Order: sequence, then structure tokens, then C-alpha cells
Amino acid sequence: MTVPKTSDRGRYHHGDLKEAVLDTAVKVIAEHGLSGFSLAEASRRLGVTVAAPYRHFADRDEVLVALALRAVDRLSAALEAETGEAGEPAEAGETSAAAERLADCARGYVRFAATNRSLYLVLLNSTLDKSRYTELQDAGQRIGGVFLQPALELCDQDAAAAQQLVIAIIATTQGYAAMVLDGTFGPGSDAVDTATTQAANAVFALVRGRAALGRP
Amino acid sequence: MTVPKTSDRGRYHHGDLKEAVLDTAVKVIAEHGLSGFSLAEASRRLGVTVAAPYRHFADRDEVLVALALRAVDRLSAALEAETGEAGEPAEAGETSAAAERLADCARGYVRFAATNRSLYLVLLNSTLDKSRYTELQDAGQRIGGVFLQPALELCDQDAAAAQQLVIAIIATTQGYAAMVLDGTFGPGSDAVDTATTQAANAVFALVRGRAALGRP
DNA sequence: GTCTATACCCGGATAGAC
DNA sequence: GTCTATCCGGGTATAGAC
Repeated sequence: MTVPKTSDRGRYHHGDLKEAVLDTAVKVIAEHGLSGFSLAEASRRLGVTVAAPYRHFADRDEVLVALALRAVDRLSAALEAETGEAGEPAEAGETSAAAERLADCARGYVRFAATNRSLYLVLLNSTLDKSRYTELQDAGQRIGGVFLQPALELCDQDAAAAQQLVIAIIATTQGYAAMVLDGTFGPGSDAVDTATTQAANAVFALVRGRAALGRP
Repeated sequence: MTVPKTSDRGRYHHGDLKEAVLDTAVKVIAEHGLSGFSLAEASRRLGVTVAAPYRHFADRDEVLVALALRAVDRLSAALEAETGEAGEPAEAGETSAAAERLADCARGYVRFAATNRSLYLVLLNSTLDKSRYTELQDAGQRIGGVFLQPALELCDQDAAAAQQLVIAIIATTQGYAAMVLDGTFGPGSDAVDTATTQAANAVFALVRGRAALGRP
């Protein structure tokens, strides 16, 4: 968050240009979308020549990869944080603790997408050659993993059933995220609350009706 | 599908260049994504000067709008076709006819996304100024409308409940569509079948567990 | 580690001829 | 309705100086 400068006439001489580029990329993408980002634009905003960033990134794609990795880290962190907070201990209520954890994941996911639009876009919409950037191969796995344990509990350790439940839950969550991002729930933070709540409820609905997931 | 030419040395002189541009745009987008499309590239493929398309479209965006409209038409047609086919009459089985129709919608939606990648991308990912192109305002409404009637039946005409059910179903369906498009279910047509089936099952699950959607 | 300068390509868009 | 010709802006990327 702090802008690193060496106070040398406002230039980034020896400052952490790499991080600065990434931060700027986030802002640009938030404003103009993925295709609106360019190293040229970022350089301009940072008061730096277009050539400078090439000391830190081989090309444009490498910036996006770095952002994607940052996105995976922060998203999984957000999910784990959300599930770790342990709201009500669920005192043997009508919904199981596992279901609550899944709903928490959904909330965290949607909230992350809404409050980290750029990173989420990079993670989801960037058409990076996943075979070339192996670091991104398991991005999906890493996110899905957080959902898996509670799902296994709910499905009595039936791996196949849990897998399908996870997919259904992530699909749904992803759908709510997409909706909140393109304004289906309106503007402002009310929209985020609406989306997170409804996403969590949808997860509960999926859990309740999960018997239907095994159909042929 | 037929390429309209006047057989005048392979040129489009007096041919239906407008349609040809749209068809070409679909192909280009399928190969290189939304941002990979340009009037220049389309012109090149059609053996026409870059200036020619401007007789038919004011600018690049107008092409995308035309594609989006085509997308809405075909998608709603696909949904209505899917629901109209009336598979098994549901002979008072365990799932209601309304639920079957919703599942059919989901199937149609996912299948459309998979088999009309470009049109779907334009419809969902194009950042067109919806306030400038009023024709697109009600695109979402038109799609959602197909889901609404069956949902109302299921919810005993409770409009608010039906609305939330529709949103949940569309979110889920959209999620499966996104997944099949970025290869989560693998390549080939098997993936499409998997995705459509699971999407339909998820809809059944949501319907079964819909009591949870009303939570605070 | 950054700057200057530069070469290159591509897309958008228009004027005027045919 | 299309072509020729042209202008403009913008992005990528590199070489070489400091």
C-alpha cells in the first residue's frame, strides 16, 4: 500500500518498481478491465519510462501471471480466514457445522470478488496459457480444496459425491460473484451484502437438496 | 451459414457484407477471444478493405451490439425450444413438471454456451455501455423471464421467493457454463454432457432445498 | 535501475475516387 | 458498396547511454 520512492525528485529510482507496477495494474484493471491494462499505461501513471518495467517483467503476460498468483494467495487466505472465524458454534442446530463452513466459503468467495475485482478478473478471465505457466496449474485445485473437507463430512466420506457437491457449490458461488461484478444486484456495498447472503443461502439449499446431485 | 458472394472474382461486391462480418466476428472471437476481434482482422479474412465494413457499422462496438442481440435471440430461442420439447410427461413422479422445465432451461443454457462460445462471450463479457445501447437493457430480463413461470409455480405464486429461486438457478447455471468454457470438465463433447447433466441436477437440488433461500 | 530514442506493428477511422 | 490512400494514436520491445 505504501508507495516506495527514494524521494529522488519523485522518481522510482531504486524504489520497488516491481511491486509498484503490480499495484498500478490492479488499479488500471479495476478502471478499464483486463484488456485496458498495458505496461505503457502503468509506466505513465508511475512517472516512469515504458522501458523501465522490462527490467522486472519479461513481457506483459508475466505481469498478469504475477497478479494471478497474488490472486490465488489472497483468495485462499480469505477463504481460510472466513471459515476459521467460527461464528456460532452451531450448537447442534438445524444446519450442520460443515454446511456452515461451506456457506462461509461462499460468502468469502463472493466478498473477495467484489472487493478485489481486478485480481478476481485476472484469475478468472485472463486467457493465460496455463500449460506455459505451470504455477497456475493448480490454482483451481487450491481453491476447491478449501471446500472439499466440509463436503466430505456431509457426504459421509463419499469422495465422488463430495466432488460433485463441491463443483455445484463453486459453480453457484462463481455465478453470484459474476452477478455482483456486473451490477445485477445494483451498485454500492448493499449489493455485496445481498450477493453474499444469497450465495450462502443457495449453498444451504444445495446441501439440503444434494440427494439430487447423483442423478444419471 | 452460406457465404454470400456475387461470384465477382471472390469479392463481396454487393454481397451481404454485413452478415459476413458478423459471421466472421464469431469465428475470430471463438479463436482469439473478445479482445482479439477487430474490424481489421475481419476485413482481412473476408478479402475486403478495412474501410468496407464502415458502410454497415458505425464502429467496432456496433458489431458487438449486433452480436449481442443475435445472442439474446438465439439463447432465448434455445431455452424455449428446450422447455417445449416435453420429454417425459413427468407422470406425477417425484419431481414436478415445473422443476423439470427449470432443469431443461439449465441444460439449454449450458449447452448454448458450449456450442456458441463466441455469442455467449459477447453477451456476458463484453463491456458495452448498456445505457447507450438500450436494446440490450432487457437482455437479462428476457432470459430470466423463461425461468420465472416455472419458478412461480413452485413457489405457489410467491413472487419474491420465485425471484430468489430464479437468481439462484441462473447463478448456478452461469457457473457451470463458465466452467465448461474454460475446460474444467475437460475438452470434447463429453464435457458438455457432463456439464449439462450436473447443471440440471444442481437445479433439482436447489429446488428441493429452496426453503433455505429465504434466510435473513 | 532507469532514461532516451527508436523501430515496428496494429487497430480505428475518414476523405474522395470509382 | 467497395477501394485507395492516409492519418492518428497506442502498445510492445530493444539498444545503448548514464
